[in-house]
Amino acid sequence: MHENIKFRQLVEELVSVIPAGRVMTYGQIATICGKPRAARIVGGIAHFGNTDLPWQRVVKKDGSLASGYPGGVNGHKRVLESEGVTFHQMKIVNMQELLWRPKI
DNA sequence: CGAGTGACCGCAA
DNA sequence: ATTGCGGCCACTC
Repeated sequence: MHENIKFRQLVEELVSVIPAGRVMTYGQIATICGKPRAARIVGGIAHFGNTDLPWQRVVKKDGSLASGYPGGVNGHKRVLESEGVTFHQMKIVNMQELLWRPKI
């Protein structure tokens, strides 16, 4: 059977289960949802999709933040810090530890 | 329906 | 370490 589920829905479901204080990358999400090269699309969904989801927990692969989050990178950074995420300059410290790996 | 777009990513200097 | 550029492809209108 082929996946009739839309990429967008998979992405949104995945984002919804990221625990507070943990993060996932756009590319990681795209890969898990079956489209390894659709990282930019995940960003597009972040912009146009369900705003009730914890999009603040989705970051770039290098641990920096994308521009586009309401409030800009500074607002984005503050929200993550309120969840316990620490930064060094504009990048997340301990990306490896904070990276959330969902069971597939 | 088709073209334009972008909350990315990898790689070269 | 930072900057720039090209490719990627589902989404919007």
